[in-house]
Amino acid sequence: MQMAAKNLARLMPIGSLAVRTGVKVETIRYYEQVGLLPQPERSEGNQRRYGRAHIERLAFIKHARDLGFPVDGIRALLRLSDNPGMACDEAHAISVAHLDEVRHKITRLRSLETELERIAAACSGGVTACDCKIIEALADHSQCGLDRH
Amino acid sequence: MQMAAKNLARLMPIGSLAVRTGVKVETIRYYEQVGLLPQPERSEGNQRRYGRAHIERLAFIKHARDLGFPVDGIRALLRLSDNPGMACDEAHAISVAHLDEVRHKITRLRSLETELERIAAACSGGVTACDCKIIEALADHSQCGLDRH
DNA sequence: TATACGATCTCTAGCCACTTCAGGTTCAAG
DNA sequence: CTTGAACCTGAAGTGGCTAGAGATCGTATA
Repeated sequence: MQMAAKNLARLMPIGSLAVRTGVKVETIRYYEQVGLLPQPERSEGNQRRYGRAHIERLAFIKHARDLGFPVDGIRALLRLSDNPGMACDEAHAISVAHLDEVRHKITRLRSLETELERIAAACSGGVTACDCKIIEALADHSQCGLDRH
Repeated sequence: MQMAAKNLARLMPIGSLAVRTGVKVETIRYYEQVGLLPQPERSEGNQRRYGRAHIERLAFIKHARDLGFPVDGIRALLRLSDNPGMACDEAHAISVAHLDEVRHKITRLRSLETELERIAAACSGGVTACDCKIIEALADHSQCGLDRH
């Protein structure tokens, strides 16, 4: 009884966890719901109480999300970190796959940038001379260098 | 009667429009539903029949979507192209805003790339030596150069 | 002309990763 | 003891589609 109360005493409610990790309260509850975070202890009034392990796990999740890992990927990484040994190859594969994806996105966004520059330049502000090239340029796919037609 | 039938005759069903523009049938219907495409004529059996104007409008939409314009932005551009004159400034503003966003994304993805490279390199495949740095790296936010903590 | 079969129809639900809302309960400070 | 912020659950909404069920349409062939 005393022990339980003591333990509970050094646990924090969800709002403090949110402030500490920079993850919104609703998002934390969502992560619990989809199984990224284990169900925490509860106060007598049924409120969530979190400890050190939760902070660390949530920090891990946040970092990975900031890096753009999809939730499934994070789930996999968490599974690996839970039972260590044999984990490395798989973790490496996940990271490399994700890196590939990021590079793909960069490549694609670069060509978008080029074409948007072209389109925006087509009418760079002159009120009189413009009639309006931007809309023409968007209507005409033939001039652009985009791959996915 | 005759005229109506004749007009209908040179219109195409949704599947042909899909093939011509590279936009899926379901997506075309969706665009109609959200007001990007006007409601087309219908056959006697209630099937959609599209003409030239629809092809052009859909091509415009597809091109803009390929460029990553959000649907709301496209709606605005379409409104502009519908009533010409005075449109240019606004169209230019929309394009430039989108270009800014694309550049932001590129910048952000570049730093992700750098950090993912670091993380992936932390354990580049050696089975013996690894124990596993990837998960450590992900757990530790302090080493990374990402801005949004 | 009958039939078969692909194309189309509407409506609904699902996807991701949350966010927002409504309507209620708990906790801690004064 | 009262107040008011923090917390609770469950459901619905977001964007931009995608997928499925189950019915109807249109047309090429027998």
